[in-house]
This record gives sequence, C-alpha cells and structure tokens, in this order.
Amino acid sequence: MILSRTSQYAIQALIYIATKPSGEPVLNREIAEHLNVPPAYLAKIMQSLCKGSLLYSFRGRLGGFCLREGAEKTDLMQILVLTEGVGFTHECVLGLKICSDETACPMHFKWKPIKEKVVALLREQTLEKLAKAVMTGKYRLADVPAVLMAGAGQPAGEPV
Amino acid sequence: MILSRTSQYAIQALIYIATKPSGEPVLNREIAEHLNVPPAYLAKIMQSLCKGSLLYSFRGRLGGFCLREGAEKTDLMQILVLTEGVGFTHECVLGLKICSDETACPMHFKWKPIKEKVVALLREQTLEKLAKAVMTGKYRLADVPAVLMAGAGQPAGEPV
DNA sequence: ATTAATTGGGATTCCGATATCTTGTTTTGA
DNA sequence: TCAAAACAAGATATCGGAATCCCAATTAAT
Repeated sequence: MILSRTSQYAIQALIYIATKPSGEPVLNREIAEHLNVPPAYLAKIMQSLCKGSLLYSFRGRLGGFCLREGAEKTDLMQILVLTEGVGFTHECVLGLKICSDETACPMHFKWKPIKEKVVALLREQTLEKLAKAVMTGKYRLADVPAVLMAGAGQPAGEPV
Repeated sequence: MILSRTSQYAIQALIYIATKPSGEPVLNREIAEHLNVPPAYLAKIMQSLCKGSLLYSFRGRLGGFCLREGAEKTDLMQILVLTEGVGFTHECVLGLKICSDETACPMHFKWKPIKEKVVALLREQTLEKLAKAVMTGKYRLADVPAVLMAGAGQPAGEPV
C-alpha cells in the first residue's frame, strides 16, 4: 500500500514539471523547494529519470530538466517500474518467494483482483492528467504551499 | 502494496498456530523452522503479539505460544494495527503529510475506493478462515515445505 | 578567459527495519 | 536440588533506503 519515498518524490517532481510550460528547463532547486524535498536527494532521482528516458537534462546556466517529447503521456506504472523495479506488483502479500495461481498463499486469490484494480489505476493516470488536476487548483502536490514557508525561518516569538 | 516483513511474519505465524490444535502451546522454534524465518526475530514478534493480547505464552518445558480465547476470530486488520500501527491505511499515496477529502492530492479520490476495498478485505479475513484454507492443502504458508529442506544441508554434489 | 550557475556521479553518512546475541526468569522432570 | 527447556528482555550488529557531501564537467554571461 506504500510506495518508497523515492517513488513519491519522482512522481511529484514529474507532475510538477508537467505543470510548467513544456520546453523550458526547470531547476532541480526550484522543484525541491516547491515540493519541500531534499534537493541533493531529488537530484539523484532526477538523474535516474533521465536515464529512464523520461526527462532531458541541461547543464550550466539556464540548465535544468524538462520532459522528453511525449513524456506527458507517461503513466504512473511506467514511472514506478523505474523507481521500484519491474514486477513490483508481483510480490506476495504474505511475503512468500513463490506465490502464483498454481502455488498460492491463502490470500492470493483474494488479493489478485485488488492488485489488478491498482495496476489499472496506475496505468490510466498520466502526467498530463495529474498536472491538469493540479493546475485547476483543486488538488495539491505539496503539503504547504512553498510561498507560506518563505518567511518562516523563525516562529514569531512566544505565541502564548 | 507491501507489508513490512514483521507484519508478514506475524500473520504467517498466527495462521500457523491457528492450524494447530487449540490449547496446545506451539514452540517458537517450530514455527520459525516451518515458516523458514529467523527464530530470534520471530521471538520478538511473538512477544509483541502477546502484548497485543492475541497470544498466550508459557515459559519453561512444555512452554510455547497459543492463541488467546476467541483469537481465531482476529482479522488481518487487527493484526496489522499491532505491527504497522494505527492509521497505516491513512497514508497518502504521494506521501503528503496532509491529504484528506478537503485537501487532496491529485490521486486522493482515485485511490480512496481502492483503499476501502483493501481494508474491507483485511477485515473479512480471519485467522480461522485462513487456517482452514491452509489445512485443505490447497494453499501454502511457506515457500518450501520444511520437510523438503530437512536433509538439504549440502547440495548433492556436482549437478552438471 | 573568467566566473557563476547548473547537472553528473562517486563516496560517505545517517537512520530505521531487520536480525542476532547474551543474560535472566520461569517451569518441568529426573 | 539440579539440569534442561523454553520464553523475556535489553544490548548489539547488520543492511538497505534515504540523505548528504564533494568535486568534476558543462554552459552561459560578463
């Protein structure tokens, strides 16, 4: 039921980029600040997304990251394959190494249809769709709008 | 989509005990061997299941663990609350600290119904049901029947 | 050219889950 | 009484994901 932090950061970052004008590189620093995520760690994830052919990267001034052509159509499953590895949906709920229709754990056939629903959902959610949902303003990508954090270095004195 | 190893071991162990005649203490060592799980680690988990009021433990010779009265009716959700903590189903898919119907991430309302299905499934699967399923012989609790591992200390020479 | 701003990538650190070790306590049976 | 068998519990070790650090490579503006 839980994705790794790496996966969560990756998805968030990709959606964020997808909300920006395509073609204009977005800075790692900007993404990290907006999402409130460790910049150095995000940088690593961005690298792997480049290697996974979802992003272009540009070095030097005016550098940054932007979506590869067509990458707006990327669905969450494709992203998770990069971050969690292929077959991350094939794992047994009870942790058995071998658990298939033929050699099943007692949860196998109950779990299977739910797993299929999850995969279907992941496949239908594209960056484009998710980015649009965020752009309407009805949905959030980050806990606290970065703007509100800006001047919050120190809390304002004794609040009592 | 993934439970911690601790949760997996806990569920497996409880089902295993539920397949045994109730009232007769089952040895930690026996459970660990049967499930092919680290005995010392399992022992810790058993302790916490005792504290969680699912098991009785008995020390000394003829000691071991057995289900508390009525514990056959325990469902997986109850077990997971012990091992994963309450509210382990409340976490946002994208990892946002705050994600509710009011302040939703772009996946929130898509994910919600699936999560509800998962919880419903966990609530309807009791130790009794699962143990019976295993006892029919159609479903497995462990990867390899412990019997087959017994004499397998050294592989049998060069298999070329 | 030089400098500043950016990503690339290896090395390292940190931390929590997982696993092990060691010692103490309880219980049974000889 | 004593020894063996089992769980209790705290301390310690291991491992992998998460996070940080450092420096090299690249690019644009001056």
